[in-house]
Parts: sequence; structure tokens; C-alpha cells
Amino acid sequence: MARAGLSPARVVAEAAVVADEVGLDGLTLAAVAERLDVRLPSLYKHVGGIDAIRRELALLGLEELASELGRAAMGRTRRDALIDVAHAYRTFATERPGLYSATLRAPSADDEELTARAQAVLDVAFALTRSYGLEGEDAIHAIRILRSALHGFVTQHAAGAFGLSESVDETYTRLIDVLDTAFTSWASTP
Amino acid sequence: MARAGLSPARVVAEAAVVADEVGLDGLTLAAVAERLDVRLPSLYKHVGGIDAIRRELALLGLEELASELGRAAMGRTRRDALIDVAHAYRTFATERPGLYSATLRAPSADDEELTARAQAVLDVAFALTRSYGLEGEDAIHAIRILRSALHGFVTQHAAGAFGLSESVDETYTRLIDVLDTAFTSWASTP
DNA sequence: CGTCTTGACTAATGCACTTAGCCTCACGGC
DNA sequence: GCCGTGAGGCTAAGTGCATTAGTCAAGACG
Repeated sequence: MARAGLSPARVVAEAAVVADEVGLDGLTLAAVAERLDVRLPSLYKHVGGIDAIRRELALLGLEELASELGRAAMGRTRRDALIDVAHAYRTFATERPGLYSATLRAPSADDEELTARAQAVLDVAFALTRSYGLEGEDAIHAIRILRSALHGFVTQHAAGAFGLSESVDETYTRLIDVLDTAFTSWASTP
Repeated sequence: MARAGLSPARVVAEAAVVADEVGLDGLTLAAVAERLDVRLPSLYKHVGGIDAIRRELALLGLEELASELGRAAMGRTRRDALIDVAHAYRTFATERPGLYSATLRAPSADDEELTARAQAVLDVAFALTRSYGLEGEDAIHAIRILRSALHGFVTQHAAGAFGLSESVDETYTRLIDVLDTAFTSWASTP
């Protein structure tokens, strides 16, 4: 009965890989255990169960997303920042679909750690809208619209809703342009 | 052993109610059977299984969505049409969350019935963008952006991502305004 | 070197989906 | 009106996954 060298982090990391491959809905402890070459119940020594793993994936996903978006926004403002943040968002959602899906679960209001990580993502968005000169209510509406647009785009694309046409990048460029125009106009007409 | 008077349509309709109440992911044949007051295996005389039910829900959802959106767009153009279509979209997604989720599954390319229903929804969007004077590639990008924005908004809202603030309607109004401005500007600068 | 905790395991339970096979009611042909 | 037949219920059984309980060895530490 050799030790397999598991740890909570290793289990979660492997779960993330599985979720990226088969989707968050297709994630099973059985698949994670098989990949780690242990029997399924062994996982319970390291994680609380499938729900706990999904929460850990949400934490991990929010952390990576905030990091990527923050890096993209660094040292840029307005349109330049928007373009890079939007592309970082799309890249993350495309390359880590399982992790991205995990970030979408509503953070239950009593989960402080989760809401803190979600706030880190929001902070990047606030910095971005502030660079447009948007404050207060304007900023809140801008961020909601930004998130809606980016999230809607990547999920529809992932769902194959855009058909086979080749110009998806062009659509994304135009979407970013629409947002830039709107934010710019809001800032100049208070 | 009295006949329960089931039919494929009744099973699917009840499944839609369950999905609306507990979410598409929470939909179980057990719950449907209990509501219909039959044993679970009896459902298999009318539907092919849980996957078949989900497909039927997608068909039903697309049909109702196309109908609602079509009604909203009828006899209106441009901004007026956009406003009503957007509100019909949001209303449908809010009131029939399970059915709405079901419509999001990618229609597998070989499922002609499903793609036909999806096309009916697209037709409304095409009519809308045409009323803005958008044709060809412009129309395609406009529709993709429209769907992304509306879908993103309703799913983020449903996921509780907007927090507790009261001004969600205002955000939606602004979102619609952003889209209207963009489509109008595209039409005037070819 | 002995002990004790950790981390693996097997076994067993519960729930959901599915299939197989049975039984009976209702309807249609005679 | 009677009876055969099939549709539409049912029970039983099998599969897969999540979870819990209890066992046991490996390795850390005194």
C-alpha cells in the first residue's frame, strides 16, 4: 500500500485538468482518482467531496483570472487597457474552460474567501473604468455591461453558437470597440 | 394499475416545470416521475431518457423563445424593436430559467430539427438588424454582439453576480442604449 | 526500537439512470 | 359482446458515482 503522495493542492489541480477537458459538469471524483492512480475514497483524505472541489476550483479560477486580468491592465489606460483585459479574459475562458465555469457559481454571501477573490477580479474592472474617468454609479453600470458582454461572448462561442464562420475575432474586436465608444461617451457627458 | 394518462408532451412539460424550479442541472427523472405520480421507469414508455428530455426541452425552449421574440419585434423597427426584443429576452430567461438553460446547449450540427428552431430565433435577430439597415457581415457581427450582451446579462444576473444593488433595470437600459448607438452608427458609416 | 498518526485501502450504503420482463386494462376486430 | 393484442403501467435488477465506516501498513518521531 504505497503512499501516492497526494495533497489537497494536487487533487484540486488534477480536478482542474479534468474539468478543462470534459467540462465542469462532467467532472467526477472517479476520473480524478483514476488520473492520480488511487482509489476514489482516498481523495476524501484531502478534500471534502465533489462540492468542496468545485468551490476550490472557483477559488483557483478567480485567483488566476484576477492575476491574468491584472497583468493585462498593468500600465495601460482606457482603450489600450480594455483591449488587453478583454483578450486576457477571452484567453483564460478559452484555455481553462473548466476553471472558468467554476468561477461563475454565485459566491454564497457567507463565503468570505470566495467573495474576496471575486472582489480581486472586480478591482481590475474598477481600475479600468476609472481610467475612463467613470466613477460611482457609472462605473458600476460600466462594469456590469463589460462583464456581461465578455462573458456572453465567450460562452456563446464555446457553445458553438457562432457557427463555423471564420470572423469571430472580428466580432470580438467590434464588441470591444462598442464598449470603448460607450465608456468614452459616458465619461464626456456626465 | 390505473393508467396515468401520460404522453411525451406531458412528460416534457412537467420536466420543464421541474427544470425551471431547480435548474436544468437539478432536473432528475425521479422528480418528474414523482410529480406525475408514476414510478420512474414508466417514463421510458414516453421519452428516451434524461438526455432525450433535455433535447426536447431545448426544442421547446427555442420554440417559445422565437415566438416571444417574434411577437416583441412585430410592427417595430430599430430602437423600439430592440427595446422590446431585449425585454422579451430577459423576461423569458427570468421566468423560464430551466427552459432558457436548455436552449443554450450547442445544437449538434447533425440535429436538423434543433438547428431549424435555433434558426427561427436568429430570424428575429436578422429582422431587427435589417431594420437598422445592417446587412451582410455587419448584420452577423451585430447579432453576435446582441446575443452575447443579452445572454451575458441575464446569466450574470441569474448567477447573482450583480450583488444586491437595486439598479439592475438601469444597467439593462444602458446596455440596450449602447447597442442601439452602435448599430445606428454602423448603419450610417459603412 | 516502539508507538502513533497519516494516508492508503476494502466494504457497504444511497441515489440516479437504465434495461428487462411482467401484468393488466382498454380497445378493435370478429 | 367476446377475446386477442398491444400500450402503458409495474417490479426487479444492474451500472456508475458519491459518500461513510472501518481496517491496515508506512513512515515519522520520541
